[in-house]
Amino acid sequence: MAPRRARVLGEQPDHAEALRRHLISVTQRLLSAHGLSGLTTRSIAREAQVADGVLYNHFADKDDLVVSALSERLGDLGERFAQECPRPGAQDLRAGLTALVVQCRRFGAEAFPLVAGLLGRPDLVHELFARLHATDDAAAPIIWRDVLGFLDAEQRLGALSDEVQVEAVAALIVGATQLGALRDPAAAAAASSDRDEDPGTADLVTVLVRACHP
Amino acid sequence: MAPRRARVLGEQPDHAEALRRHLISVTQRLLSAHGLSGLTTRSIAREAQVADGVLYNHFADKDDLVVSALSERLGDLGERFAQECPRPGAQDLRAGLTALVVQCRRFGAEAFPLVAGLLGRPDLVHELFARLHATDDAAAPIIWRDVLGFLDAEQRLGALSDEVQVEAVAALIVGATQLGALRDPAAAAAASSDRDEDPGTADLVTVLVRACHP
Amino acid sequence: MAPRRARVLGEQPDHAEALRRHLISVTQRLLSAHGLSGLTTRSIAREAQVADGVLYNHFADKDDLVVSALSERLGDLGERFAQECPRPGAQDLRAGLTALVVQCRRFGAEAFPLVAGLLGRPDLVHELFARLHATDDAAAPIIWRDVLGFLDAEQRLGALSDEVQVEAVAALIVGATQLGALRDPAAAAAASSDRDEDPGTADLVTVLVRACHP
Amino acid sequence: MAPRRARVLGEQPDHAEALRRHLISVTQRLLSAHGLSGLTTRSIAREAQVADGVLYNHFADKDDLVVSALSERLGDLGERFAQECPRPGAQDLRAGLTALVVQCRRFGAEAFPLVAGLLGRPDLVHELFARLHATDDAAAPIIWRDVLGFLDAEQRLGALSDEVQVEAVAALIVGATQLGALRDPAAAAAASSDRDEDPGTADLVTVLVRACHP
DNA sequence: TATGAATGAGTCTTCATTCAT
DNA sequence: GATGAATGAAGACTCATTCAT
Repeated sequence: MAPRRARVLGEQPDHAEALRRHLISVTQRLLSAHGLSGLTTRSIAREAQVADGVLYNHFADKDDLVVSALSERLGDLGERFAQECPRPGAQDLRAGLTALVVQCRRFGAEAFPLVAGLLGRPDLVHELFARLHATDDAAAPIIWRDVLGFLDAEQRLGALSDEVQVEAVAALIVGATQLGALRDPAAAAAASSDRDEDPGTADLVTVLVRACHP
Repeated sequence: MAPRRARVLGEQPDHAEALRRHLISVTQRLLSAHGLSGLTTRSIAREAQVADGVLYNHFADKDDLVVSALSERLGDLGERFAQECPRPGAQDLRAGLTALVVQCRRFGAEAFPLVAGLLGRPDLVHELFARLHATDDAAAPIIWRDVLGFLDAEQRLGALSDEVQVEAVAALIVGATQLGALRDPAAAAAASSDRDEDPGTADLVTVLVRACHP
Repeated sequence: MAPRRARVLGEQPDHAEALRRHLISVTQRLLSAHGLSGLTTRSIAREAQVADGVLYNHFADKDDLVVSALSERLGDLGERFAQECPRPGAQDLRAGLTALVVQCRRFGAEAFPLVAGLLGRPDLVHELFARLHATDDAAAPIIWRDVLGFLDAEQRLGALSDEVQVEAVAALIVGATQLGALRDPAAAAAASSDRDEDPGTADLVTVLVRACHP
Repeated sequence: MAPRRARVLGEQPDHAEALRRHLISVTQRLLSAHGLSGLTTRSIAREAQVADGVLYNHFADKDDLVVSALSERLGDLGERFAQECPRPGAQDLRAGLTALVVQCRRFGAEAFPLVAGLLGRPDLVHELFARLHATDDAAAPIIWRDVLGFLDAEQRLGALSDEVQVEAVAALIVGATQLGALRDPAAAAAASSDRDEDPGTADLVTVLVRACHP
């Protein structure tokens, strides 16, 4: 006799994995919609059209599910960031930095709503970081690595002055864009989705170019 | 003739205000230690060595206490920031920016752990901002105003190039320092408390000077 | 495949409904025993030999449970009243009125202890009435409708003088019997349960007959 | 050194008794305005402009104050009822019964809001009755005695048929009027305050006259 | 005796987790 | 494995009562 299967997901191969993904996906949706404080196991189950208890067949507990959902989503966002990151040498410095800033803002706009609620739970933050680094063997967190990589390559190509530390430039770029997302997620989302350059981005890039130009 | 007094606080003038401060102080401590989610009215009462109900003799609500604690602390930190902010024209650009970055880091190191937990509660964030702006009539948030003021003055004095937007520079400075505090409060605290310039700060300033030099 | 079941109720079909009834029954008992003010969610749970939280699996609220308990019980009592009400024309006036008074007393003896405690909570009274009228489409409250109906029919049959307003007679009958229940539930219960006519009832009927005789 | 005196009441002889009366009066007001469930010791103290604790210098506890307030008020209402009760033989039967019904309605309109909330507290009801009967040595409750007295005298005067039991007539009058007050306090108040006879009262009296006429 | 803050048991309610079916 | 009702430990908050002043 085959094990029972959740009704929402029809018959499919690897039902267990499918249900796991389904729960994660629902959790991501609810998390970005109502935040961590509004997330209950019941709301997840109801939204997933699944019994209250299923969660515990696939995750150790609610925290495990939450961290799994976040780490997967952040992983995806990080991956997309890496892909859409400008290629070193493919454009002049201003164009490259502009693309970088736009991508950073986009990432922030999508990632911050998810993570915001977590900041009140130091234990979960810790666990989340551990997971992200476990999957990825790099010591540096998401994005950071790519930004550093880009800047470093540009410096080697001579587009960036040797007098600047790429870590410092990265800190400025990431800091300004992520904090912008925190302070006003809507504006960040708008700025990163528009094709047209928004003025804030342009001003930021102007300063950065001055700083980095050889 | 006078009402009873809480045992923790011995005899002192203005007992009521003293207890209010005591509760606020305890709340600040617990908040930065265990986050907002770990903060219960009972834990506050126990830590304050006071009965469960006292809280409601001095605050409308648990939320009211939390916001009061945060707004008071942030107000103090903001005030200190304003005082210790470098004076425009009193030193060369590098020294001024260095002092600015150091103070920003210090502020971040102390403020972020407190505020972090609030990000999951938009209503409290809103209330907190309202209170901060009620005391202070400026529209701009704490720090931001001072940083902008400093940069603007330096630009008028000719120490900053007219080609850069001070808002963009401010965004870079504040972003890098605050996000640094979020990511590694310990390092930020160390960097800002050490008399000796820490390397991270120096590198950051180097980049900023290049960007701003006329 | 099927969820757990409360221990108090053994195995039975439609466990959910059974537990709901169990809670309602316990609430009715406690309500008439100790009044509304003595009714706590804990006392209900303990008396029902059930966990504190179950209540909220079957009712929105404590108030919801209370109103459900009362409306169900009153509905039942009203139905029984309607059935045992004397039929117009089936007996002479004295016999009819006697039966009416006896039934009214019986109803009062059972209903008043339950409803009494609610009088301090106008909101619950309102909700209770709404529920009773939702089930029943009549605008008039329980009993009243049946008493009026009986008197009206008797008047049409000529057993009641055309000079009396049936509403006034109904007010006298219902008032005297219900207030009697309020003042002395035990006596009312005794009077209505005895087969033998009790003197109070007989005297009441004598007066009513004099008033109504054509 | 003279004992401390509450500020609200200036210096007056028998300060203690004055304060006691003040508290009772405030309690009566709040009770009829917001019911027993909305009555807290704090609200009484605030309304009385007196410290939270004074209550316990004059009453055993909150229940004692409530029962004292109610028993005094009911005593007053009963006294007024007795005074405004029609005098036997001073008018014809219809006029006398009309006056009686009007007064009963008035009493109900004023008394019921006060007592309503108490019905959920059997213990307080019991205590209240005990106090009313302690002051008054009659076994019969307020009003009842007067109604019975009036009817009995009228019967002796030959205005009431000897065939009716005055107790039964009293039960009908009191029942109909008090239950009316319970069901619709506003209407009862209106009916009793208007000089003009309201139709409900007239119909009621018509029936009663038919019943009692010799 | 008045004051009114302190007390803390008790209230309703939520919700992560378990477990019999 | 899926179900979803049962569980019960918290949680925030209220309020009658006490008591040092």
